[in-house]
Amino acid sequence: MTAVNNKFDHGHEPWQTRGMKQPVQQRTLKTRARLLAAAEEVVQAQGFEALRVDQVVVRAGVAKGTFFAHFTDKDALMSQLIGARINAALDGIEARPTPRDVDQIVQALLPLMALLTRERYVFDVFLRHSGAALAEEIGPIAETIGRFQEVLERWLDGAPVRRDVSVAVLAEGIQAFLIQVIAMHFCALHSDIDMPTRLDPYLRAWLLPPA
Amino acid sequence: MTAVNNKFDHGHEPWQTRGMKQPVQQRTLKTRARLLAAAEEVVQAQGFEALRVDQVVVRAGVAKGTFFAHFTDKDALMSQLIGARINAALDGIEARPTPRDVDQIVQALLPLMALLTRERYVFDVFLRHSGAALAEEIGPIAETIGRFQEVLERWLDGAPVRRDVSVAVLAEGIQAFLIQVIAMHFCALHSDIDMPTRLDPYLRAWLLPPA
DNA sequence: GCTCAAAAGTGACCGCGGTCAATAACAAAT
DNA sequence: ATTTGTTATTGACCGCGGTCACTTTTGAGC
Repeated sequence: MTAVNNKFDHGHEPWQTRGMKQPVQQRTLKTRARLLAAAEEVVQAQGFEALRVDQVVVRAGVAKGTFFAHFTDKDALMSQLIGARINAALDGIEARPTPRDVDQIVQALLPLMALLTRERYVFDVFLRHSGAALAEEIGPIAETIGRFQEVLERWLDGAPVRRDVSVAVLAEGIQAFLIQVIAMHFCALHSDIDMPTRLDPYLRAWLLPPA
Repeated sequence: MTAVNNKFDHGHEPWQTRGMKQPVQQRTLKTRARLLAAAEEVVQAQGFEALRVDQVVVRAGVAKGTFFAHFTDKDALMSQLIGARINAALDGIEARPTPRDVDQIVQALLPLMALLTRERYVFDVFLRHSGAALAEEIGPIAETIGRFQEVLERWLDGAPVRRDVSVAVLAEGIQAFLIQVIAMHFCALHSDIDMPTRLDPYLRAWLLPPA
């Protein structure tokens, strides 16, 4: 289980490099699939925070050590699961018409906010992995952030926003405000206002030139 | 150790409420001081990330249970220690002349950035507590954020920045960008550029009206 | 089929954060 | 000095993430 180390496996390599050494055994794929399915079941039943590796392992019918042969640590599993959900959310977002103004942008971001707001733990994992954890490896969550950036840039390209700043910077700013607003949502003092309402003025001030 | 539960003790109550029930014993203060001193020593020697509760406890000469009678969990201790450092940094920042433009603001923020950049772990703890952890209790770190907000607002009041947005929102935006930039610093892909250089364009775009 | 080296899987074990029933230290009242 | 109710301290214990020396399985070459 070194050739398939998840450090470089983000979940969809056909792995046709059978020339070198030994190929991947089907067993491996099965086991990993079982682990992921088991994890998904647990999350479905009890949420992300309550997930225990032991539980996943027993549901998958493997030993504990096997788990850590497939995922460097529990966070790597979480990154997979949460990354998948973020990707699903982005799919949904991209399937809808391109937002054309600030209001529509805020509306379009709702699914993402809902996802990251559901559990504090999810948001924590997201933050921890948003900066690509440690050098070299880019995890699933970090990938979704790259994708998110691209989506935002595409939106901004065809939207009536300020042009004195590059689209890339504008998009990064949106991400910064999004995170800020979500963090505030978890703050005891500010959890009364709903997030879209809070996000709106930031994006308006950030994207639109002052009158 | 319920009346002095750290949930409500941020480190500097004289606790003159001796009328109700039982007063605080001097023993308590001594023990807490010893724990904090021991923790500080450990951090000094090995950094925040490497700190182990057992080590702190043995250095302080108390039992493990005592630690958790004084701090709800390890993070609470961290919040104290890191909060103290942030406050020290803010003291230094406030002691210097008020920055008058974006460049000076970025410069003034350097100590804070240095603090939060030194250890990834510190930044993680900061993020975790910046939203006041859980309802009701406001921890030391959350307090420093409030203070930081005030400092920023004071700066912006007398600075040549856009006025179409409230000073409060502008200040919160600065915080959002600061966090964004620090997060990027820990990202494998973007760690080559230094932070002031990166922060500058954001703040410029955020604070100054487009030409 | 048989061989054999590499890959996959196992589970006892460890480190560390956190708990709690029991105990000791304290201070006020008698 | 003794009792009494409260507060502070203790340390054995637990849960859970993670490790690793060892066993089992696999499949390419014979």
